[in-house]
Amino acid sequence: MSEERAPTQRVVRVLPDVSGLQKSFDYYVPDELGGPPVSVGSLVRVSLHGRRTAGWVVAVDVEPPPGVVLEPLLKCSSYGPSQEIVDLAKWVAAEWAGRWAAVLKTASPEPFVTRLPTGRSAPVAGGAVDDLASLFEGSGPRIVRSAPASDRFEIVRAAAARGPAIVVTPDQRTASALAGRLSRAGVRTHRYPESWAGGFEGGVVLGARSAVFATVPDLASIVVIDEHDDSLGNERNPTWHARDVAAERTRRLGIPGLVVSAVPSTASVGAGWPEHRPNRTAERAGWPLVHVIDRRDDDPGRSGLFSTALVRRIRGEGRVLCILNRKGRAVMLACATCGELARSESGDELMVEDDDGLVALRSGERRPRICLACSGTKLKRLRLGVSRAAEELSTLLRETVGEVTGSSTGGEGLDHRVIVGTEALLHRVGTADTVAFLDFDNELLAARYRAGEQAMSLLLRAATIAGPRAGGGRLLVQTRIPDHRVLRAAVRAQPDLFIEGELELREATELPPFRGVGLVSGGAAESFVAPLLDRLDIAVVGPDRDGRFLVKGLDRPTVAAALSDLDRPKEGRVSVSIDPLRI
DNA sequence: CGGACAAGCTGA
DNA sequence: CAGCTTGTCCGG
Repeated sequence: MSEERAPTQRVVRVLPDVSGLQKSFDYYVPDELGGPPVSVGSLVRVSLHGRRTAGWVVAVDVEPPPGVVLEPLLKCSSYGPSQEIVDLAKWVAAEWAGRWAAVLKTASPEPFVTRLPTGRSAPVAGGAVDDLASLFEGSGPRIVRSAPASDRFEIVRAAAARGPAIVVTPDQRTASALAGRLSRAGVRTHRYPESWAGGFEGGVVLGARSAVFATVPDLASIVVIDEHDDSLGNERNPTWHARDVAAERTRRLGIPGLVVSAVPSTASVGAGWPEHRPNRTAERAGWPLVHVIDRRDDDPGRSGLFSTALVRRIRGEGRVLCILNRKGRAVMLACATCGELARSESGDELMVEDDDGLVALRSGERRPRICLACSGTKLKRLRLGVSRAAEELSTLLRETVGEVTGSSTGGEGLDHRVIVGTEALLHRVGTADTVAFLDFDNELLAARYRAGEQAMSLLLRAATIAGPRAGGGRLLVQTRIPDHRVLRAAVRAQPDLFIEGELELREATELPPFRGVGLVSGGAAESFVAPLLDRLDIAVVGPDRDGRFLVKGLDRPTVAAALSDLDRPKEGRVSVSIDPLRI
C-alpha cells in the first residue's frame, strides 16, 4: 500500500479526530501533496488502521519511533489554528480533562480555508484611548469593572487602537453591535467563526466564546465582555471558560487580557487578578434603579404572581419585561400566615414536601410542616407559568400583555408594551424601560452552588437592557428574601457587597475558586472514581440522586490531573466535567 | 472510534 | 468443526 519513504521527506505528527483515541501518529509528507502548506495546525486526512480520518498536524519535522513504517499524508485539507493555538488547546484539554481534538475542532475553520487573505490593516487610533491606557499596561489578565448599563465601546476601541485584538462577548448580538460601531469608527472587524481567517488581516475579531481561540497573528490584546456570564463557558467537555482561556493566552503571549464585568466573577476575583474600578459616582450611574418588592408584605390572602406594588409600578408608560423563570423549578412553599418561604435552618435551601413533612433536597435536613418565622402550620404552594402570568397581568393592567418563552419563534409576542416571558426574553429584547423579576427566589435559592452568581448574572443582563437610572432604567424584583446579598449589592450598585460574601461562603464550603471540583457521571462513575478514595488530597462526595460523584481537590489542575490519570472502565460510560457551571 | 482477530459458544 | 458472537487490542 504505502510506497517507501525517501529519507529526505518531512515527517509530521498528526492527532486524528477520533474520539476514544487520544494519541498522535507520524506520517510522511509526499512530494506531490497539493492544497495549503503543511504546518502545525493544518487540517489533514490520514489513513489510520486502514480507514481515512481527519486530523491535525500537531508537530513537524519529528523523529518517528524506530521500526514503524510510515504512511503518507493523504491530503492537506485546510489551514488550521496556529502553533500558538495548538499549544493553548493542549493546555485547555489538560486543564479541563478533555480531548485535545475537541478543543482543536473549536479552533478550526468550518468550512475549510484553502487561501489566506493578503494585506493587513493598520490600527486606527480611538477617541478616549489615552484615558484608558492604564488598562493595557503589563501582561496577563486584569479585571475591568464597568457598570452593567455603561457603554463598553471605548474599551473595545482602545484595544483596537493598540493592534490586532480579540473581543469575546456572551452572545452574537453583543458582538454584532460592537462590530457595527467599530466599523463605523473606521476599524476593520471580523466576525468569528464565520470569518475564520479574518484575523490574518489585522483589525478586531469579535465573536462568542469560541473567538478566544481565533488565530490572529501579532495579537495585541484580548477583551472579554461580561466575563461573569455563563454563556462564556463551554457546555460540553472540556468545560473551558473563555475568561480563563483568555487569561492563559494573554499570559503566554505577554499581552493584556481585559476581563470586563459589572460584578466580576468569584473566579477572577478569587484568582487575585488586578482590578480597575470606575469611581463610585460613575459606577452608581451605570446601574438602573433597583426596587426590591418584599412579597411577605402582601395581603395574607393574596396569592397571585403580581404584588400590588409591582402592578402599580408597571402601569402606564414604558416598555416592560416581566421575567418568570420556570426552568428546573421546584414547587416552592410559603407560609400562608406570614408569607415566609419554607427554607432550611441556614436559609440556603428550599424545603420541599414529602410524606413525612419538609425536607431539603441537598442536605437532607428535615422538619415538620412548620414555618420557622411564625410557627404557622399552614403552607401554600406557589405555582406559576408564563401563560397564566400573562393572563393574570392582562386582567390587572386592562391591556393585552405579550408572551414569550424559549419555544416562541421570531418576533412572536414582542410587539406589546408589556411582555411576560422566561429568561429567553432577556436574550431576545435589546432594550426596555423596566425589567421585572416576578419570582426571583427561584434563582436565589436554586439548588446549585453558583445560584448566587447566576442570579446576579440575570440581574446584570436585565440591567443592561433597562439602561442607566438617569435614562429611566429600572429593575423590579419580587422576593421574600430582600436581604439577600445579590439584592443588597444591586440596590446599592455596590458589587463588593455580593462578591465578598460569596467568596467567604465558597471558602467555608471548600468550593471554587478555593478548590477544584470535578463532576463524574455515567453508569460506570462509581468504579471509575473508586481509586481516588485512597488519595488524601482528593475528596469524593456522592453519589447524588443522579448517580453522579463530586471530586474535590486543591485546585482545578489537581482535580483534572487526578481524573485524567484514571483508567476508563472497560464497560459502561463515564463523563468528566471539571469546574462545571451547573452543579 | 471501529476494524481485526482470537477465544468462546452452539448445533449437528 | 464451521459459523457465529463477544471481547480485547491497537492504529504511524
